[in-house]
Amino acid sequence: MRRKLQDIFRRLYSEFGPQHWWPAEDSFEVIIGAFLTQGTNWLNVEKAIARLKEKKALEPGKLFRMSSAKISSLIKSSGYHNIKAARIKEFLKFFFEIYQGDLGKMSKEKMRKLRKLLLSVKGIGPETADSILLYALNKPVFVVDAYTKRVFSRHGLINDDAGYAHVQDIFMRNLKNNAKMFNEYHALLVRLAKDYCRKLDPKCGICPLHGQ
DNA sequence: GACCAGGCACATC
DNA sequence: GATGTGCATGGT
Repeated sequence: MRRKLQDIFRRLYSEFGPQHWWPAEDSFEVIIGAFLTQGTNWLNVEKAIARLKEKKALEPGKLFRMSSAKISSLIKSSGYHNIKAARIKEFLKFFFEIYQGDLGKMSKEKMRKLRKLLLSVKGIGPETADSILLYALNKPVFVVDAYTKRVFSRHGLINDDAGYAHVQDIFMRNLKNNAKMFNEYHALLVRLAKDYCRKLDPKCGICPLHGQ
């Protein structure tokens, strides 16, 4: 499995090159994006992010003081906006209570402990927690999402009903414990899924992983 | 107009 | 512990 994972990475990297993830201007934008993208097309998330920026609301203190109803109206385009506004508020409450709204402070927390704390916040599940850890705070943890599972199950590397922790283990046991690597690998899988695996059979011969 | 998209919590069996 | 359901908008 180790060789296979390394080979897949090499193929994807030579096909697509570096992906420069997460697509955001700063860490706080990554965190908000991680909530907004739950069960939602990224295009709709971008609109919501743009709206927040337009209102200069994409800043911890500003959002913390804003009502859920107001946040909800600004992020409407991302879908599930009422629930997402509540989730963002839950996170901000936690963020200000424990770390005074300071990303530097939160980042100093041990990864294992921070992951547990994040998962205890209502609205943060494994993918959102890991996206925050890896893409906002540069912690070495592998993010598993629908794209990751789709690519790997279609290429016969996991069962399509494999759980989050199991898939994450496959990556984390077999790759160097390196945030940059986890970042690039996951981003490349998303790129592949968006370009090929959504509509094409992996055995078509066009997909760069053909033969895996 | 149907179907889908980078989850999560909660109810029910 | 597995399975089902609500949450909702905008693109294809």
